[in-house]
Amino acid sequence: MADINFNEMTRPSGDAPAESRSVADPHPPRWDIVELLFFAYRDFVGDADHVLEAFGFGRAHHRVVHFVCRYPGLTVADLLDVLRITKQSLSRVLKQLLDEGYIVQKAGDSDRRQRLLFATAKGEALVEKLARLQTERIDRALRDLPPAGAEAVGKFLRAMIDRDDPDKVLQTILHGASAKDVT
Amino acid sequence: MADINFNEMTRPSGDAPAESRSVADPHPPRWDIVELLFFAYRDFVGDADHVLEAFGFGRAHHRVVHFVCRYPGLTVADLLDVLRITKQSLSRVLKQLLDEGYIVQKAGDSDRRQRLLFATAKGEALVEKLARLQTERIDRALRDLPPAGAEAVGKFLRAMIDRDDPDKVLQTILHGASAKDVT
DNA sequence: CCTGATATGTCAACATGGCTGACATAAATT
DNA sequence: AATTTATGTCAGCCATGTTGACATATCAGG
Repeated sequence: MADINFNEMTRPSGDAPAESRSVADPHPPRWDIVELLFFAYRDFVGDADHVLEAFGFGRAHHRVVHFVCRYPGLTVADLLDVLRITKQSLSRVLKQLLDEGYIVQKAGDSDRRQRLLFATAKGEALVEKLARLQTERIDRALRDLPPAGAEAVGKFLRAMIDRDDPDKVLQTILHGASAKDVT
Repeated sequence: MADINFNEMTRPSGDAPAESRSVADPHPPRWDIVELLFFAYRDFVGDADHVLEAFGFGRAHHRVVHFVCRYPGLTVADLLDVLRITKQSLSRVLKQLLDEGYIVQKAGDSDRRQRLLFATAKGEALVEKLARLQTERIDRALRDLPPAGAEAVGKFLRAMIDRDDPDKVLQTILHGASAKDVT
């Protein structure tokens, strides 16, 4: 098992899978980064998955309770913008989180149609537990980088994100805008 | 719409969601990186999703044809290691890719039970098209970084990946081992 | 005050892509 | 010859995404 037979498994870094190689490709595929992103994200979310299983939750629940915990008072509409899913999909997991006491709702004071969402202590504990796991991995990865390297990672990730039509949460993250700025 | 009311949406960078704050937390949650990874990956895979839709494919198909294209001669077992899914799940999408001529099989020469997988020209074209899209985003994100910054990003991503029990593909990526090394 | 737009909830149906369990076949290994 | 291995396949379940339709409460404007 795991018996190796790397038949024709070749192809080092920068060669396209056979074809157009004319003058000067302005964007030769970054195969390395593309694949590293796949593996890194796979293992990154994998950390949380195991814990979530014990709670009978999935990734969808994690995302919801995470953002509610981090941005208290988020409305349902806000959450839909952030997660980019439909209200029906959200409703399923949100209902469970409400029923099991990880999140509570409160009517908005200026607009009482809105349901402002807040994580309970129970919800915050779960979120922190998961964030702690993921943070360990991040710290491990940043440990061997100089301060400038860690800074570059942050800049890179920020620059990977779509800028057009940023939702409230994304604006906060990208511009570090304190809540008040947009009120 | 997108009407702003940032009610109690506060919480700048480094404060835990209320609780244990005693002496010196060795791993204060890296909320920023955790969330940046979520958004960055969301938009990163989003690029490919639109194109795939036009082909009647999903992300699952992309992953399969991508790795087959990049590592020709991959066996089914290899692919299962890389993707970490079951053979039944793989079989569904792989069959479609075979039927529609994006991938071909060939019996292994040393072990004729194995089905070595290869992307056809059609498959390679699709993979390259998608990689090109993703590369544009990556290039855009790396553009504003100094060379040392780009290097740091690569190191970071590599360090984010689980090292225990790396599959064949991962070994190639991590150690840049040419195929022969493990044959 | 009525009316229309908005924020949310809900029902029903469907698609994708994971999963398990059971079983079949061919080829390698012992 | 018997067993193990690599792969395929059938059947069904689950999580999580989708669309469409419709109900309710509340806000906002004429």
